[in-house]
Amino acid sequence: MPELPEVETVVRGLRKRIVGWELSRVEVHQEKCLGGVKSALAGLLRKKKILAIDRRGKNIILCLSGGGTVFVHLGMSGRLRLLSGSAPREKHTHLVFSFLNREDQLRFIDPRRFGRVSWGGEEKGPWGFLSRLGPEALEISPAEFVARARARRREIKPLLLDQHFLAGVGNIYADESLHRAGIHPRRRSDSLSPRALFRLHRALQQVLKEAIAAGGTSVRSYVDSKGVAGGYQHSLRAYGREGSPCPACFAKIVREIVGGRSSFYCPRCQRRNSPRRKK
DNA sequence: ACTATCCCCTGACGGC
DNA sequence: TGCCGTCAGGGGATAG
Repeated sequence: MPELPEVETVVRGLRKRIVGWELSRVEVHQEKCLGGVKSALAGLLRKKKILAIDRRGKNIILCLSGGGTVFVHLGMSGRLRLLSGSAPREKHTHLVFSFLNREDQLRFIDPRRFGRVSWGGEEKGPWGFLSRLGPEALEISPAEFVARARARRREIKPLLLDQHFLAGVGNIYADESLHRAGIHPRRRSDSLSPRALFRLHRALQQVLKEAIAAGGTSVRSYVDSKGVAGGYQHSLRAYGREGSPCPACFAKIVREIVGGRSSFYCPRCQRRNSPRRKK
């Protein structure tokens, strides 16, 4: 599933290629990915230029000339691919953006259909729903992270996944950062010492940065805008490794549902009580 | 304020 | 081999 590092990788790839391109046509093959707003999208985008491409949490933001904005959320299985107009349209291609005097098309492909593309017109002002997102995971300061976490009484993992608390973290990087910080996923956020939360903050930002450097994690079918898979799946220490040895202590990684989601952790490094154990 | 549950949707997987 | 049931999973909505 695309989380912050995967979305960032897609954004960087697209930014290098399509900034400055002018939209000429939008084909809608599956209206559901547009949410309620529907097909007005196609007409509104004609002749708009792509001025910039940004990311907020797991959202991709295409900034257009005239102040318009297109938001893309990849959901579970969404991909934005830059492909030649002569390439066959692969299954589950829901939207196709064509550009003036350009061979390549931007295609939104999403088998599971959890992804969404929406349009923010000039009249709606910038961002809108994006303002409800929490601070960016890579930008929040250690002090603010600690303060926000201690102000809540939730299990730490579901809290990390809550986009209103912190934007960009998903299942993979929540598990990886908790493992590195030696924190059990069910620990209550307000029961964690500032010291432990500082550790978690650092682990989280390290993991996210390393994953971006590796081009993201390709579990399931994630690829970037050029179709290239990420490399971070080879560096995962906990996520998806049920029954395999913990890289730190060789205990077997376990899987447990926490907050309704699969969670992988090391029962020895990440004890529920006595956070720090001396030997 | 928080938890639990459902829903969306399809590919993958297990059972027979 | 193939059919069928089950389920994961981000996030929004809803109920408690």
